[in-house]
Amino acid sequence: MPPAKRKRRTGTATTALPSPGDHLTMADLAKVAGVSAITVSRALRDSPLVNAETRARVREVAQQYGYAFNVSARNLKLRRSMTVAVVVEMKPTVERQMSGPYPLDLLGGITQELTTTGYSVLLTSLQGGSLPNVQAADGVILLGQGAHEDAMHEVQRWGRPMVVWGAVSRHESQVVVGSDNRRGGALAAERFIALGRRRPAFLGDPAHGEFAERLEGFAGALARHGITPQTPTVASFTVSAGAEAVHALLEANPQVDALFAASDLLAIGAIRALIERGRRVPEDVSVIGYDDTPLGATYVPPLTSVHQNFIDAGVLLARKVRTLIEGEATTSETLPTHLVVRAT
Amino acid sequence: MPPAKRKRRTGTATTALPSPGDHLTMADLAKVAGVSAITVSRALRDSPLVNAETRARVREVAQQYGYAFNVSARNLKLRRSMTVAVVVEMKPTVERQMSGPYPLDLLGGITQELTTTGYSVLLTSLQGGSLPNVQAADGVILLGQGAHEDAMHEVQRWGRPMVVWGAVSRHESQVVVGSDNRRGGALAAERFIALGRRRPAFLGDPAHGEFAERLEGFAGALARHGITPQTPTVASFTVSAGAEAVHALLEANPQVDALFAASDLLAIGAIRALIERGRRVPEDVSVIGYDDTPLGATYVPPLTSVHQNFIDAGVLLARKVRTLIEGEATTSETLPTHLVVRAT
DNA sequence: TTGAAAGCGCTAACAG
DNA sequence: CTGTTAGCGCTTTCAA
Repeated sequence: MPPAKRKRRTGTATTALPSPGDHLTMADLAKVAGVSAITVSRALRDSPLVNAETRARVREVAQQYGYAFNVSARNLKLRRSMTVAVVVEMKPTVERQMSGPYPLDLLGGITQELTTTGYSVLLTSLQGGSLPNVQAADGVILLGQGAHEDAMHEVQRWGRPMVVWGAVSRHESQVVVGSDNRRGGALAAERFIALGRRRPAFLGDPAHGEFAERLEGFAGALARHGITPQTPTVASFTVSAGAEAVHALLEANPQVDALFAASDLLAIGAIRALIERGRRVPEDVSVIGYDDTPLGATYVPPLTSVHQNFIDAGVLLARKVRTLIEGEATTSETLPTHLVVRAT
Repeated sequence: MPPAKRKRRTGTATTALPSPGDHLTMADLAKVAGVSAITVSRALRDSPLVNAETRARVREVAQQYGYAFNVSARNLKLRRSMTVAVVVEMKPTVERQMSGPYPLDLLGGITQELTTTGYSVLLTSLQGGSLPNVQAADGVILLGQGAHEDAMHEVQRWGRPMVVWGAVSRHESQVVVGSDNRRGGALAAERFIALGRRRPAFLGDPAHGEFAERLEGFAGALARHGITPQTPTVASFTVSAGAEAVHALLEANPQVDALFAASDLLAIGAIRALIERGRRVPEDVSVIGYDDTPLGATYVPPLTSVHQNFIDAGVLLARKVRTLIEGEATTSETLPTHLVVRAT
């Protein structure tokens, strides 16, 4: 068979120049621009190897003909996908919901950093069927409230560069980015001390790594003043879980005068329970939340909360996978945290 | 040169079988399983063309050797990427924020539906640099508060199947999925009427298509009772914009007795302003929000709001791009909406 | 500064 | 039911 290249889906003669609207390849552009395919390739990548004039002409032609670069072909050749998979736990149920700015700002930061450096962001929940696509990724970012041990090991098994968002102290062998949960806890403790509170409680399930760190920081700072916080059992992450926990707590410990909740949701539930039991906030009980969500900020009363910058966190996560993908080493990192004092 | 295939990065002889941990291709698996590459290909796709026994053996070998399917190669061959780009407006700033469940639940629904049907979800904000990746997608879903005219036309120019989330009535020529904003507005109006309110106002910038639809439904239902709502100017989407608008409104129209806000954020700002001016909610002024966010639901007082199911919406968006990608036709669709009555 | 040749890993189209 | 052949569109040598 002759090696002649036939044009696809046009009725024009074999040797005709391609016309705009065709499905074009670099070879087609090359023909139009009077150069070779490889020169087109180089020109389109702004390679210094190609004459500035030629480069301009090639780009011009590409533009004019509406050329669309074929990512798959490049990926196949280069043996990399220029893609980072972001694994999020997106339970469709309201239980254990991840609403609020948490994942969205994180995603925003990740996307911003990755897309401006040539990578694609592949969103997945690692449920059925997504495996081949995720496996194709050059790197993986794991989001989600920590309980992702299984996913983590799964990803690790096929040896992809991986970065995790979560509790830094809980995963020695991973590269993890997280907010400075211990410091966040300590900030809450210090504020309670400054306010003269002596009977504080912590709200949150320490089985969750980040919450455990918050409790450590909280209890540690308190210990320096000879105080040990109450730690009632909290079933989940929801507003109602917070309310229930506080009802139970007040039953057993009516004299509690400060509540540090591991999330704003929990804090809001706590305030509701407090008010239902006739406690005033903040006169009788001080409350501090975590995450500094809009929900907390616009609540009545506006919630005092520990702030973390999720967008920066996303950017950092993205940078770290990139570093890993490029074969260099990185380490875990902890992001600064500060207390936003509002009315509670 | 002999056509012999040499093994990559192993020191073993050319003819040796591949060992686990190698970078494997279907040809390698084929050698191990004693079949041809195409049979491996078929077996891995569960093709009925291949003997069940052979299929099982091939899958077994693939599993055992940790074979990773090369998506790029398939995509190149098949001339499709099995990828859908989701274009979100993710401004890193707090202005015009899209927090709340809005985009996340939508993304959740989309991801769920798409990944379980073999597609990947490419997340992008259509800022600099992301174009080649988005162009490679087989289809596009456009999210974001409607103002996306430019992005829409951009996408349309390169002729990709596209589905938009937004105001159905505003884009005749597009396939758009949106909640039934008119009905939502009407529901609010009907409740105000039932409560005996006669001097309602609408809060929201009608330049935003979805808001305009909500106003249409609201004003239409009101008109049947001979009532015309106030429509004060509302600068943006934020809590403080809502508060400012209401302050100005009360200045000019102290006798307002009902407020329908185009979003929960706006509604919360409105309530704040109302209280600052000594109005009681809901005794003096009824307030209804839109979106039924957790923020509104847990607010004090808990906000009455028009609910829309974003997860379902995401699933529907995903189904529609798939339909389009597969060459069939679809139409725009409107999702049901209902009023969640709470305290306001 | 430009080009020719070769091949990345997969699958559709034909045989057998 | 299984295999052979060819080529998707790109880029990395190597040569001019």
